[in-house]
Amino acid sequence: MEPTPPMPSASNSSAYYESDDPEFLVALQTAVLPGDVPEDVELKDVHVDEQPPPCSQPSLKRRLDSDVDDDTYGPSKFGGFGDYMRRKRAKLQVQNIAIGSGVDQKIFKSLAIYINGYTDPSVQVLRELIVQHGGIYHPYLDKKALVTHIITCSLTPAKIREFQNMKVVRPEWLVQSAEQGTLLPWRDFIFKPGQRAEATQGAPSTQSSLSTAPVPSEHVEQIQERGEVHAPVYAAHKSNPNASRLMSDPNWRAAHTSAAPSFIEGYYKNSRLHHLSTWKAELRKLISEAQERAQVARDNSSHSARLLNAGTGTSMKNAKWALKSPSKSKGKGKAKATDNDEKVIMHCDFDCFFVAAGLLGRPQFKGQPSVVCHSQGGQGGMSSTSEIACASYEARAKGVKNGMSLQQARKLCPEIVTLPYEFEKYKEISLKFYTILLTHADEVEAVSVDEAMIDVTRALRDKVKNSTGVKDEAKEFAENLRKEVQAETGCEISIGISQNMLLARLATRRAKPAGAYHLISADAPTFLAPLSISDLPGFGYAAKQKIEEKFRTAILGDLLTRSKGELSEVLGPKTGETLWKAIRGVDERVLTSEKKRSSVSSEINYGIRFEDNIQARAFVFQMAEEVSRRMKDISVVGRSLSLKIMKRDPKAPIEAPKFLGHGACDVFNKQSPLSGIGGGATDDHLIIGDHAWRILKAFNFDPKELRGIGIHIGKLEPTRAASAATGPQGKLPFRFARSPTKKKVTRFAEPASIKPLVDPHPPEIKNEFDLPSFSQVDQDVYQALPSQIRNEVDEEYKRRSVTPVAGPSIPQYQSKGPVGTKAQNLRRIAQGLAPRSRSSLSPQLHRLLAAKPKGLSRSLRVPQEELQHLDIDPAVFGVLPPEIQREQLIMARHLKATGKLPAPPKKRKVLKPIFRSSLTPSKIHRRPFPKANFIQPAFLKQRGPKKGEKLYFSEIDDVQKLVEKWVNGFRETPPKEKDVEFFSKYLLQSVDGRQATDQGMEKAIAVLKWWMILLRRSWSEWEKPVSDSTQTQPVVGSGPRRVTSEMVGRAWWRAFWKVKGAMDDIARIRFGGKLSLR
DNA sequence: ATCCTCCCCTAC
DNA sequence: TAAGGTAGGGGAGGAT
Ligand SMILES: Nc1ccn([C@H]2C[C@H](O)[C@@H](COP(=O)(O)OP(=O)(O)OP(=O)(O)O)O2)c(=O)n1
Ligand SMILES: [Mg+2]
Repeated sequence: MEPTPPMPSASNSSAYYESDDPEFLVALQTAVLPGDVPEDVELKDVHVDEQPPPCSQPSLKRRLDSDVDDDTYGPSKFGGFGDYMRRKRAKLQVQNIAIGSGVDQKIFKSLAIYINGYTDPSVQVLRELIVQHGGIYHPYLDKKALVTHIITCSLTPAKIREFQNMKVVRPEWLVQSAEQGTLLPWRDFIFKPGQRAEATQGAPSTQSSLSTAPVPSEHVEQIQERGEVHAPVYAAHKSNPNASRLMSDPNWRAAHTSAAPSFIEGYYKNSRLHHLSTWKAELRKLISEAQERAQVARDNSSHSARLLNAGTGTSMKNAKWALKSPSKSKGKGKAKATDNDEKVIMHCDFDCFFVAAGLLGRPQFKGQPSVVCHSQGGQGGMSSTSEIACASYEARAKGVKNGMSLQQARKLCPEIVTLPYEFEKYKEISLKFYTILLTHADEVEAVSVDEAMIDVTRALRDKVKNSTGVKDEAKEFAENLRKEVQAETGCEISIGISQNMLLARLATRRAKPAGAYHLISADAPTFLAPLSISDLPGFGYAAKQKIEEKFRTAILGDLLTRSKGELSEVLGPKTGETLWKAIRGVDERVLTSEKKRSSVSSEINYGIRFEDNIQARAFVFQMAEEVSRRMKDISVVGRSLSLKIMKRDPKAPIEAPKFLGHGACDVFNKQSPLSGIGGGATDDHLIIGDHAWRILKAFNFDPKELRGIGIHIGKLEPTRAASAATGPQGKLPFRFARSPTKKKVTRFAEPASIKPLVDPHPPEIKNEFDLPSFSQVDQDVYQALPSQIRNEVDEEYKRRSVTPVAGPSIPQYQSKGPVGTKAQNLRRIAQGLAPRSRSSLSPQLHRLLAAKPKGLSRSLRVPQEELQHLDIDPAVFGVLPPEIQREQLIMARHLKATGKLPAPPKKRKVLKPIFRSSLTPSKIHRRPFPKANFIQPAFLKQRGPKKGEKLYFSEIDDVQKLVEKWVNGFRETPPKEKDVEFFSKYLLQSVDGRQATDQGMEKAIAVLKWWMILLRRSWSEWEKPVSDSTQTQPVVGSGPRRVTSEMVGRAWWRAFWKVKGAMDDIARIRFGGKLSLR
């Protein structure tokens, strides 16, 4: 547990720029060459007309003030080093300059300046200086040819490389020039990477080439001489107009951005990259499991693979293969072919996979240029920023590429056909593909959904034995594979064959389309020589830049003369050696089907638009649920969490050029140890959400500026074997392992975790609803609250965020109430009827979906007016399942008519009161318990029940606050026995007696769990109950009679386990299952 | 040397 | 409308 909140600092932030913005490229291209755009237009050859540059602002002071003020909010700029006095001084300096020198002098008239990184004076100050004196300030370095000078105070090696041919100057050049009213020679202010510079690797040589700065950009000067001026840089980075318009509509925002209640689910359902990543992980797991299970075929003759199950929807999670292997293969892999030590590796890859799959159902588009993207038909016209996942070969011939935006593609190929995504189909095809590979290969390594490496050394040798081995057996083998895949899937694959993975992969290029190519070792040198380093898998843009800078070439043939040491100097020892070998066609990696996962993460950098911290918090907690689900899916718990935040670059427009994209951002990462039970690893969504939110909160960003959020869990361990009898580190959520017949009663002996229960009987409860999500509906409810109450909520948040309790601050969980919880889950179910993408659905849910799909009928149609009359949010209402809609309607109408809540119906889905007013929390303490100052209604209705009425579980939030105050009120002394007893009874209401409901159990568990979290926060070391025999308290030195923290902590935990145990017993009786503590 | 933490980079 | 995710290799630089 981290005692102090993380501080944002410049050292762990970095900028995410979009220097290669394709939209910008296209804009320039069309500006110059309207109509036809040559495929190879190089940006540097393009000049753009422009309006007179914005200069000499009249209102310098005002802008200066406001800009300087802006600084105070930008950790990316000043971060932990933010230093008020320095900025103050800089500001005054500039003001003096403004007064002292003739404002009319345009001494920077010929300058176009980009400011790199953190500078002193700040970028804002310098920008004003530049503009005031007639220069042009470029917030981005899109096109270096447009910039005459770069101002900087420090450079990373990468930047040194990037700027090597540009004029890089210190800020003093501008400041002193302005002071003296004349443009001083820039060469007197050349920036030299200082002693303190981030000179890391090959710094010296790059430094010299940099400081020489020999080649000014003639481009710019020529342009200016011809009277042409710079492109309006801001225009190239202006907001997406579509998005700007739509974002101004609050309803639209609420429905289509991260503020929407089911944003995460909807997003992942449609994200191709998410699918690619998920599938890859799933395939690896499936293959690994299948090989573990592989049985040795008795006859030793045939390999075979059978797909036993294909899973549901787009998920492969429940897929399964049965493998048979000839006697001794069995995935050992060790891969050294016995005879000649030469392996045969094949790289198998579908030809334009998504398009090929899409054309299966649309053969009429075969032969035409087509792409797979979200935007369909004429949608978006020529201005769609929809990304192209896959382009057909006909489209590629026109220059369209995977990853391009649709508008860009339409410029290259106006007649392009768009095909929709069909994720489920991709999955099915892929499984067939892998089934075939598993049948024929010794070893299979999943590269992606459409791509795999196979080792066929042995399979080939066996085959050659009884074959007329004259021709290229490998090629023939591959062609057979191709035919089989084509017959089975209707799609073409191409196969590259060689002796290692590297060469096989490269061979695939030549094999495409729809072919096989065997690259034999003798041909490797010739094959490799003309390739660029970036053609090698694993080497991309950055590696190419570094190599090019050092060796003036990126061609493998030219690099043959370079020693391993030289390459390592540039790329690092391992990468250098890898490259050295790759250049020679050597790759010693061995195919592997097993590797254990070392991290799990969830991250969304699209559509992130919050209006307030309530929304941001809700989102973070939902994301935590997502991560937690993924961890549970693969049975891991983690000890480390890191939060990734993308925050809009202050220079970037509010709305990104790409529709709802993140735009140019600063990126912040902050890690914190995850402390689950007793400080151990966890997969609990509340704990994860708590950690993540605390980090984000500590950054103190304006929520409106957030553009991306990610939660990464590392330091993974296998989840403890479930089931009782294991020690105190179980998972939190309670879960019933029900065995109606066996009645296996497990004494609730082992303490630690509590696991929620699920009784299979009531169908709609057999769920994985774990605990109520404390986050999701927050914003809905919040938005619906009367403004006065809303303010109270805000105040509450504020107060809590600064109230130090057991550490930096104690987070508060918000509850959505039963409707929220249930509605959310039922909504998932309803949506689950359609093919879903999430592989994260619990098996229970899957079963449920299969069991009774018809139970969920069509949505109710209720006039908007009535909803409004009833104070129901139509947006929320609309997405609820019909059952809940009905329920809401009934209750709301009743309330409207009578001013009271209707008697809770008996139906299970209906809210039931589980707290009696006679047990009002205020009795717990001798002093009147502070009453919660706001109430979250149990349903969409905005007003809560009146005082004295039954309390519904939606007020779980109040209960939580109450528990928190209780705990906080007894930090120095142990809790009173009476209070504990009372609280125990209070909780047991929910799980015992006539009023008990499954939902009540869930809620009670939530409260119990919250209690546990609070205790853990202060006294986690005393969590584990001491066994009876060792009940002795460690004697504290000479400690007289003083009440120690340990005593208090142990008392609290004893109380906890007592209550927990009582609930356990009742739960066992009631549900006939055991309450297992994992 | 070897490990750890915090990144960057790469691939689909 | 659109859905810019995600895991792992490895380098830099500090701790051990
Ligand atoms: N930027 C990208 C790249 C790929 N993909 C998806 C769509 C592709 O169809 C699939 C496979 O990618 P490949 O790199 O294998 O490319 P293709 O299969 O489309 O073409 P080919 O393999 O024939 O070159 O991954 C994507 O969504 N976005
Ligand atoms: Mg492919």
